[in-house]
Amino acid sequence: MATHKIRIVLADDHALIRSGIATLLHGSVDIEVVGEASDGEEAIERVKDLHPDVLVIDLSMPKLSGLDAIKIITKRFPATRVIVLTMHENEEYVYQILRSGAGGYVLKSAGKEELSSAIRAVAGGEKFFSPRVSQIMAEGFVRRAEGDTQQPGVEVPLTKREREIIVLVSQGLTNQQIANRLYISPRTVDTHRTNIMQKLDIHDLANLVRYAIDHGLLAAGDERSRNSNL
Amino acid sequence: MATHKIRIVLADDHALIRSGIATLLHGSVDIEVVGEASDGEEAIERVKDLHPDVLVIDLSMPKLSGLDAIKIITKRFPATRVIVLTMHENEEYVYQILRSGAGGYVLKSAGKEELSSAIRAVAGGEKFFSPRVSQIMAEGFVRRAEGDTQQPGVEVPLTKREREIIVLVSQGLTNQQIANRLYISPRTVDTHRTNIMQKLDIHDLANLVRYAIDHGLLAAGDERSRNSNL
DNA sequence: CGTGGCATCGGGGGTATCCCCATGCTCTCC
DNA sequence: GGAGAGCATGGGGATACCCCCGATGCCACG
Repeated sequence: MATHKIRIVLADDHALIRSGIATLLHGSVDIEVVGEASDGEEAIERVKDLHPDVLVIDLSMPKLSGLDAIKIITKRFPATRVIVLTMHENEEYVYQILRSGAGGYVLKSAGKEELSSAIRAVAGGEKFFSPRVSQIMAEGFVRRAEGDTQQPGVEVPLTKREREIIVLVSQGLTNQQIANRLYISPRTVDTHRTNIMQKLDIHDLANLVRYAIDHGLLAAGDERSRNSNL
Repeated sequence: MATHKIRIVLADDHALIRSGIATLLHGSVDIEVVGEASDGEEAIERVKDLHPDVLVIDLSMPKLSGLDAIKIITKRFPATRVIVLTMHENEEYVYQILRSGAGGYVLKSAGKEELSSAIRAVAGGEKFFSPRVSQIMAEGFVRRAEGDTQQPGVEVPLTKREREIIVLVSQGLTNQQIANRLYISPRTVDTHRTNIMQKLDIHDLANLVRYAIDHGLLAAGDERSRNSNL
């Protein structure tokens, strides 16, 4: 029969989900789960040690985010293909993933055969995307082609500094506080802020915060800075 | 020896997760998954038709939310015990669930044996909570006991009007816009806003938005009012 | 070597927030 | 009937936001 099974590493921060997927894949005779990880750093460790054929990884994970982990892995371990397994089906995520070097994008709302199909395809060097993801890609592609060449649909045009600013702003810090923390002038912070809003076509703080949360720049729950600022 | 297997209905909006958990439970000889559902309404249908011993249900689901579905089921089908399976481990959720009549609360970060243990316990009429959930309950209980009797830990002390205001504020509307929508004075909106912040000990808009999202008053993604110019 | 993107500053001004104060009105509950 | 909660209505003022205009360096890219 097959020369050898496709070797998989599973990365998801929820143990129960991990076990479930692993058990599910266990039913496929040509697929073998050889390792698991509960965060991005661990995922990189497993890939480094086990050199699996495919890494199936969730995006939202503690410590190192899934996205950053993917970038590192596709760069340092190109032999290991990466499949993203996530519940997010917005254009923003799809775009980020496509750029990260992942070979597949499977939604958690997919059927159980879809994941194994994806694994086989990606292990063979092909790409695989859930139908819904393909649709999102197509829409973005079309809009990019006919509409604005400059505004490729979903692109996050924010610079590093701007992302830094938007996070701090969304945490409730004032321009002055941010300036103190970054050792720059409050006016500079204000300029960044203005540029961000202009780029994103958002014109109030509330929607800026929602954007930040929605795009994974910030979690809603973690450490709301009530009043404390050191 | 068992008279019959414990009959389960699984409700989760992600098919892959559902399959995974189902396959996982399939390994337990005394547990049998007899039905699945992908949203709250479907969950109620399955329970009505199949009368399972236990319903394992996720909170975040389309159409009818998991929480509302639980309330209906525990009321109309008291013979079916309910276990909540979710990734959320904040006090707010725990509090809501406890009030809804659920018999168990298992985190997705739990081990695979934990879920089957929970199912067996709940099927036997007992309660079951993940350790982390128990800890959250304990903390809330203690704080309630020694601290404010009036402020029961997690309770949202906001009035209906205030919740109405916080949602609109978090959507990015100005006091003036909210006033127009509710047919009241902008100054009144401002007062509500002030009262909300005072109650929650939050003193800036950013953290107010995060609070709203974190407590389910508002989803981060839905319909950001970008007053788009298309 | 010019061009563009990025980050750093600034003036000025209109608007909105955030917080202190107080008044009245309608409910419910005891 | 009085007490309290919830809701609404206001004044005034300090602060911060949001946006317009401008500018200077730095660095990469072709």
